[in-house]
Amino acid sequence: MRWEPNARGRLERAAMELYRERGYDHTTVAQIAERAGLTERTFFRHFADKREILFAGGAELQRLVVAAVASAPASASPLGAAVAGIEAAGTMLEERRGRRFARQRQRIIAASPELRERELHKLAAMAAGVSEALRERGAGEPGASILGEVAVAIFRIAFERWVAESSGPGLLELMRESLDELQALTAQGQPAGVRA
Amino acid sequence: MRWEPNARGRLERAAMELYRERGYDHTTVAQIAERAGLTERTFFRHFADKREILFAGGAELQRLVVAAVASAPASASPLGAAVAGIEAAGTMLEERRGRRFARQRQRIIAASPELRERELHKLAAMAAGVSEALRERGAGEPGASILGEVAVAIFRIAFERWVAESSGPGLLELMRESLDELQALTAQGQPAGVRA
DNA sequence: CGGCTGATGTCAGTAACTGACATCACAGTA
DNA sequence: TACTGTGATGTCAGTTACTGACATCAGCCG
Repeated sequence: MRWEPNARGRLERAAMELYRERGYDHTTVAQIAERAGLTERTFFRHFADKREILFAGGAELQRLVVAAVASAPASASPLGAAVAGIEAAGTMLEERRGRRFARQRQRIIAASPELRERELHKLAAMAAGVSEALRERGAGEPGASILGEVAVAIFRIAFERWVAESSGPGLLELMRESLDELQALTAQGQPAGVRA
Repeated sequence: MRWEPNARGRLERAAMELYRERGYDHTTVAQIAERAGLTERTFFRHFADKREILFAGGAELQRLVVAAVASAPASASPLGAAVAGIEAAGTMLEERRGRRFARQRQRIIAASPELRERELHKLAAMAAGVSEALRERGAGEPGASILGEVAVAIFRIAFERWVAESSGPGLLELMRESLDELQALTAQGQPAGVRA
């Protein structure tokens, strides 16, 4: 199979299958490569490490989010622009591969600390991207950093609720719900004894 | 040195030294063990992996934060309780080891993707702890999850600014600043075209 | 003195990753 | 058609993080 096309895709597919069949840590890179009809060395030419193969689409998602933040209407507030970014991500996740795929993938990730760490890293990169895009829209510090983190936190929580069940409200809906909750909970005028 | 006391402490010290001298990835576990007068195997009895030795104090910090959230006055709002948690963490970091130590440590972590991932994992655990503590105070979902994430995001950003320079405003001050910024930026009544 | 316990050492093994170099399919190009 | 360069792949040897099984040693308790 050395010269069959789409080696990278074959590796991704083989990895997903094996991770589902025997779990991430009971799968070796050699096994993935073998199922894809390739060698271990070739695996590492396509993916930096054993984790990365599950996050291949991350860069594209990030570009999408950053582009959405950058192209939000000039009249939009910083929060509005940040939300536009994660809404773009949400839309893509719902349409491109669907909830079913997201669930399987998330089950694999949740089962392995290594993979959870890598996922956090990807989300942190996304937050940094949103923050940077906000800065280019003129937002100052620490506001831009905060909104990047907050937007991604909302995305993350909505996503977790979304994949937790196979039906129910859509990702976008859950994100709006979380956003409303955030605004309610951070509104000024808390009871006495809280702030200075 | 086999029976010298405080093997764990010696390992921690040796690791910090070596990571600073030659960098994290040019340091082997065998070298750390050797400098501490122990063997590689013993290293792994004290620390789960090569990264963990830099995060040994993490569990204690987390307990402190969770305890502070839980013991916030009953009159405090959820946001107030979450903030009390990270303020406790900030106070400890400022007093216990100081900004100097935090800077050195952060420089090491920033230089290695592996270590950054591990740090994100620790912060995520802290967020989960805050969220859980808020739930036990009666907060609902998704509010508790959101506030846990948001509080830790504020902590993180303030911490980054704090270690970025060797003098300037204190951690607590930076946290309050970030919190104010968050409240200003998420306040309702954005300009038209932002929310539905 | 002797046995128990916990911390450490020793050894062998697995698997992730890397660098150096060889090989093969294919595309141009003379 | 033969030649050549290029990019993807294979092969091989090596390093290092980590693990399991078993041996050893210091100190404590009876």
